[in-house]
Amino acid sequence: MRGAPTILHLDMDAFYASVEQAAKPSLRGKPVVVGGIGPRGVVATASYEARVFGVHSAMSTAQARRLCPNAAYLTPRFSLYQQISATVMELLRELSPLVEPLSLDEAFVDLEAGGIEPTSAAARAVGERLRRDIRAATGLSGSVGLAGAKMFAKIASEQAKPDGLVMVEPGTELELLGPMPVRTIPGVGPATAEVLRKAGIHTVGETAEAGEAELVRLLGKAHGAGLYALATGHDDRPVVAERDAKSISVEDTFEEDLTDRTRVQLELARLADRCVRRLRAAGRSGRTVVIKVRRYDFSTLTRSETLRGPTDDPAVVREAAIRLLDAVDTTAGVRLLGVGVSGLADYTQEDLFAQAASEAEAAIPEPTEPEVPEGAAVPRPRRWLPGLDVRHQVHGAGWIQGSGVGRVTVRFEEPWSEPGRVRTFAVDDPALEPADPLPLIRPAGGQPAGDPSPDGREVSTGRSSR
DNA sequence: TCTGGGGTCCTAGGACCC
DNA sequence: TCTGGGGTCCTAGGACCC
Repeated sequence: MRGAPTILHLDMDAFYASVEQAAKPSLRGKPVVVGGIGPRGVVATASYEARVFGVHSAMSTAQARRLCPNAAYLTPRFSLYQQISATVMELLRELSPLVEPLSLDEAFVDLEAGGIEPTSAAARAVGERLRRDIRAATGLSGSVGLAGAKMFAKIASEQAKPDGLVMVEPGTELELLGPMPVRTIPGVGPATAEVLRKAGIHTVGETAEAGEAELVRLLGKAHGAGLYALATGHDDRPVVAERDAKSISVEDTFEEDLTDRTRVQLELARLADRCVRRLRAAGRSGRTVVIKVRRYDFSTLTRSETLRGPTDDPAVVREAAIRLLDAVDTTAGVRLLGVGVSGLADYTQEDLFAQAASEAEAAIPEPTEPEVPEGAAVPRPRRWLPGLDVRHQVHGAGWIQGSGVGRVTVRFEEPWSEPGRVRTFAVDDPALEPADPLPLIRPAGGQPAGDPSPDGREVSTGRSSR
């Protein structure tokens, strides 16, 4: 615990939903829900206007629609969120070399390591300036917590929401923490809270009073001792920058359960390839292949196999995955499949034969799996997912508001325009095409909007002011 | 029309080795 | 020849976080 509040925690407010409101003027001040759109989708982020109706993260989208039918339901645009996150993280790195991102919208910063004077006044000034800089660079608001330890900085930013700054003065931590519910402490989820509740423990203060021995008895060694330390205000965890990933995985939930064994194998092979593409993009290889199967009844199992050495060979991962699937009964229906690789190394170090084979493979051909037998003849219809960017030859930049029965509805507006109007087209209208996201802040002086897209698609230029 | 996707860390049992 | 004890690796599952 530090004597000055020099650990900063930044948490962007309703991040995905706020990005969408910044990008889509017609949605500002309105309920917005970002998440899975399909029948099995869940809410990733709800705007504050939607939260009023009881909509929150991790809720099924179907339930959200019941609670708040008039919200805009949008599919996430992760590449845009990543871009904006990178801008924000860059601002944090200007404060200190010690920045620990926790997700796209959240990070710890060690201000002391950045040479900022270790006083409450200096820390507060840095936090307020950061919030202004974030708003100027992105148009978005973030909340800041400042304290002498990570846990209190995080609790403070939570209290600061939305669009605020809260500082916990060193020495006042326990009086703040004592009356709070146990769930306030990071690491205490539903299961732990239930164990504690049965033992008559509801608040952080009661947790501390229970004593370390009792908590270890209830929760096990690591969890019990860790919880006791946090509940009594002991948190010396350092801010750690640059943590290497320990595993890489991909998974898909299917709109309808898969029962056909061949289809299950095909999907698993696709997932293995996707996983390896990400592995290679990260310049890593891995030694343990894991598959995950969630069945019709939501029961979930994993099977894993450790190879003799690390690999980034798609054929090796695919074959291991299929082999692991052999031991799993899927006849009653599969809801989700996943493939992961752990035991990551920085390079491939296989036996010479496998290494040669993997080099021969060089780049993975995009679709390594055989063509889908049936349905392959029919070209897949373009999916106009709500929220995604489009461009129309006549009407310019817009986004999908909805689609169905052969029609697609587009709202034509840009982040810096007035709310725009809606037009409807046939889904196969040749004048309408997918587009890359526009930046939230209008680029200065006739710069082309947005970066060149990674897939090499032409970036929309020549956009004139309106 | 219940329950995503990407991670981390911990526990516990068995194999295996010394 | 009636049963050790510690350490490490592997596998499976579960809690938790955003």
